[in-house]
Amino acid sequence: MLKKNKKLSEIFEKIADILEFLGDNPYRIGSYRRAANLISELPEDIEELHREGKLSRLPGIGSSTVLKIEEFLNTGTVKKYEDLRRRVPEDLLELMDVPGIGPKTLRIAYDKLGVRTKEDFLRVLKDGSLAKLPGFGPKKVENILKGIELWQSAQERIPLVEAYTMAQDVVEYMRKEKSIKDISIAGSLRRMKETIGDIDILVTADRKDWRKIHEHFAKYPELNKVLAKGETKSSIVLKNGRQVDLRTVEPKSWGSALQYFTGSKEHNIRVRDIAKEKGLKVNEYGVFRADNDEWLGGEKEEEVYRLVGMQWIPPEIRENWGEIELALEGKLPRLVEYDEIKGDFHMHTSWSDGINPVEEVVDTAYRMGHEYIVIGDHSQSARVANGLTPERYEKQWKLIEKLNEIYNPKGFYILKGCEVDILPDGSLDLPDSLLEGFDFVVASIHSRFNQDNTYRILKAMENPYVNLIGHPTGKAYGQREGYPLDMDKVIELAKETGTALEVNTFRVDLSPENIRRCMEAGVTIAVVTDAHSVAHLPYIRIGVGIARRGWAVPELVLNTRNLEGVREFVKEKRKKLARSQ
DNA sequence: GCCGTTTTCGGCCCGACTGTTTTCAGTCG
Repeated sequence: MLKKNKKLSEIFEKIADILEFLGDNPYRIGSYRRAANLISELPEDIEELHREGKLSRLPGIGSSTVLKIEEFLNTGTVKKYEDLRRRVPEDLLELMDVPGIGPKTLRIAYDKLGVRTKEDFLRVLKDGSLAKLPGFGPKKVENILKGIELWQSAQERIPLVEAYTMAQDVVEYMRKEKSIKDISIAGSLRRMKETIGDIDILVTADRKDWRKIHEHFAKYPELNKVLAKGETKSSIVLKNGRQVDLRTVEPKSWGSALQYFTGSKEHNIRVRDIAKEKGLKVNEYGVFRADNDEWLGGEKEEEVYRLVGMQWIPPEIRENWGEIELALEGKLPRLVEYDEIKGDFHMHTSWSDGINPVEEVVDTAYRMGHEYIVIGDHSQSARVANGLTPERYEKQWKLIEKLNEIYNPKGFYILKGCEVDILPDGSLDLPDSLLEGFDFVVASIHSRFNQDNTYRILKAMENPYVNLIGHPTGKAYGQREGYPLDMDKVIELAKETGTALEVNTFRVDLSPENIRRCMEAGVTIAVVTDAHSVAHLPYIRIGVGIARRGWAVPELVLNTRNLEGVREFVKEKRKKLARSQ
């Protein structure tokens, strides 16, 4: 999927690295990096965009970059990159990703000490020769060594769910310091990006308390080491190797700081650009008049956006991917809200591979305030997951009916559901006669992850009883890439048949890019936890964040419907497909 | 390299921390 985008993005990134090493114009370097970033985040195939002649319309892509993209599509590489890489030690340049090592450091080691490889560099670090150079010293060398250690341990980014949990623990700990007036998660975690580099926490307090707050932060129980500790900024590394940054600002700057530290970088650059055009200056302390530095506001995030002349933009879509233009016109779509979610459509119990009995799952979901849930245990062919036979499902139905007698009077409904396997030929693991008896059916692929599975999903969607396709692309973070899939066809048929596509919280599948395509096509999505433990149920919130990142609007999120609305969704498909058969 | 209801040339977001400095360069976000 989108392999060419990835390859091309890497080439541009490497060109930027090499130019930086060579000391080229920093703005040209920035252009390459922006192009690389943009291309890697594109939801469409770069080749497709080229065919449609839409390349030059992308922000930051000019004529020179278009030529290089064309060259790449024709020849598989870019001559400028091939020429450049011959002039530099590419292996060594990989070290630019290490915190504390930049292009200048590598260049000095290259020029003065003849360093050509990573091993060379490690050697001059350890034998003291780097420390002897002007501008260097023992501390710097020590920091770089620490950076290398960190780089190696945290090569992988943190999955969203994990980062969210870690951040909440830190926030909870920080709240014990009573001088803190307000605290918030910022950075890519607040934007609900699928993976997080490090965790950013922002607090506000009176200036006199700042030192105390940073002292408190540096004593976090899970701490491994303190990287930096100041009055406004501190960084620590946790025992699990993850970095947490803390920033303090004064209450009057809370909004502008939150805006600033939430990013994304591209979004902020654009906002500042627009501010500048209007004679304003935006930084983390507030919005100012550019000519005389008069402070105009910044206590609330909304105020920052208003002063720059736009609607407040939800953090999840701050990527400079069209949101700013819409906000300037006041035409941002209303995204689904976290508290609009009325239920969860996919979870497992101890009847298959979940760890909690139905009763506990039901009770937890009820106490969370859901209006309904779908119990969706695996079907028989999922043998390792203790999948249910038709007979066992019918037994489970009886239990669910009993539980409904208890919970319905309290306004809570348990729907009989299943996660039925889509078999290799695209047929389902359970007969239609049984499927008809479920309130809600999730169908998923659990086998043959290497082949193109488009036909299997299409065939499953044509079944009138299938309401939701589980983890549609088969992606599982850190475990599997996902099978080849023709997403256009899937989206088209989902729309036609009235089948929803799943946004799976833990797998981040669908991705925000694909969610956005669903929204454009008018396809309904359903946010689910796919919980295998009651502890997973509250993470529905993360799933909503992922949906918001995909610009999901409430009308196309099944979870915003009440029970009647969900039943209507099921009924409509059954009626529609019965008619067309 | 990109971009333009001031500009096709001359700008390009901006501040904090660290270490090695005695006024600043490098790195980061």
